[in-house]
Amino acid sequence: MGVLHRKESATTASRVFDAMRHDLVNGRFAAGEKVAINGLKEQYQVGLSPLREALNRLAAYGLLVQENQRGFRVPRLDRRELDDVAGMRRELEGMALERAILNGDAEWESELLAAAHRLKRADLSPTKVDEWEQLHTRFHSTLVAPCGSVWLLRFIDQLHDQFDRYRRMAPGVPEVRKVLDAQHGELVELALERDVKAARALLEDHIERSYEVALGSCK
Amino acid sequence: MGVLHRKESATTASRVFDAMRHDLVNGRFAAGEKVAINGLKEQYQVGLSPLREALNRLAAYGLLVQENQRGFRVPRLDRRELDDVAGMRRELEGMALERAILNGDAEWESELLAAAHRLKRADLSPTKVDEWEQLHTRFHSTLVAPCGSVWLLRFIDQLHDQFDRYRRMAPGVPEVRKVLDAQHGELVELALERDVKAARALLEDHIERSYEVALGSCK
DNA sequence: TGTTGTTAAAAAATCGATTATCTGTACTAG
DNA sequence: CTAGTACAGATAATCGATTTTTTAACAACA
Repeated sequence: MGVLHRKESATTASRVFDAMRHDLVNGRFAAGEKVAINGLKEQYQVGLSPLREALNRLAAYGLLVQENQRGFRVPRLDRRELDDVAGMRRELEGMALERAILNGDAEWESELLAAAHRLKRADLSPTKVDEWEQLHTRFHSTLVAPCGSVWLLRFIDQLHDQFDRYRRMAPGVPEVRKVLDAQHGELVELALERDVKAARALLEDHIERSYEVALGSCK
Repeated sequence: MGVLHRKESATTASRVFDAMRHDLVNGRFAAGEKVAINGLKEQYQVGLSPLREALNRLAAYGLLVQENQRGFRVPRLDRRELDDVAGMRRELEGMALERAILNGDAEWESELLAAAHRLKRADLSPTKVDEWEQLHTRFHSTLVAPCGSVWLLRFIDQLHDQFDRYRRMAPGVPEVRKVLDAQHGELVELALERDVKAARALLEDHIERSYEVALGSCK
């Protein structure tokens, strides 16, 4: 067991990046709001340098917009932007799913079943939303994981974060939620059957319905 | 003319970001090399804070890799990575071109012709390579500009930068270069004729041939 | 010989303070 | 009044120095 397990000691800047990414995606900041750097310093209990480094990363990632000499702001929720993000999700995740079904091995099948199961068992009570969200994200990421393209996965993650900003701000629609949850199970079935076409169609429909829910945030 | 023309005064961090992005794409840093922060301070004549902010942005953008507690390095040139980047370029630029041809208006046609012309006239002598590269980038970006998706354009830019790191390190292949140059003109023709399928096929072939040239950098 | 431990030097990350820029408000001239 | 200007307070960006962590060199030991 001589494997050198490098201590994954995060820097302050990395921790702030992760925390703020989470908070931004989950709507803890008002859309369009100007980011008060001094406020954040207290909120996250960090100094200025690592905080600014995190903000710079978030801006390059697309979760903040940076305006030279006048700081950072949270991007607005904009109908056109949501259309764009949802459309790109359809294209890219559809593409990735096709490839994943072609490449995925037995290990993938197991992980996919596991991820779907965990998601199904998780309850969606108000106090545990964050937990559910995490499992949901993990399910979708497992689904496309073996697509074989690091860049495709990277873009998909980025789009997911953008999309979730809208979805998490939108009011829930219980009856659609039920359909969406059922689709997760159906996606797994189709993936295991290696039915590329049907799986892709279903995933695109899944994204389309989520999009309609997310629309509630910027109407 | 009361239009307030906001001075686009860049911050030091932004200027360093732009300069380093250019230098990284054009191979001014050895692949795999560890970035010596103190060296860069002198090289770009800036202080530590703006420099680090620029490095953080570049890492989020994918032109540097960040390893916690041990700084930044220039990503290696890796055959698999190039395959991935080229493959994604084919997919995304193909998609974008189809949409651009459907959406592009007369103004686009003019700009496209202009961009192609400027590129054709530019000479590729060793001293003016940077200039040629800039026109080349601009041509490809004009080609897909009216695709209607901000995110798609963003991803394409990112992939272009990645791809060019490889291509600029590869030895030139004059006879392929001739074919590639000719294809630029043919792309314009097909785009103006609104021949979606043929244009897409040609663009994919164009990328494929460029890829074969770029391969010379990591064999 | 090879492994482990110690420590000095180097490099990265962070802090505290300073400088530059912007923003809003009050004031002035037309 | 209205447009423009000047100033003060607030905010952003940057600097210089400090702290923390890693790297490398070398010695002690099995």
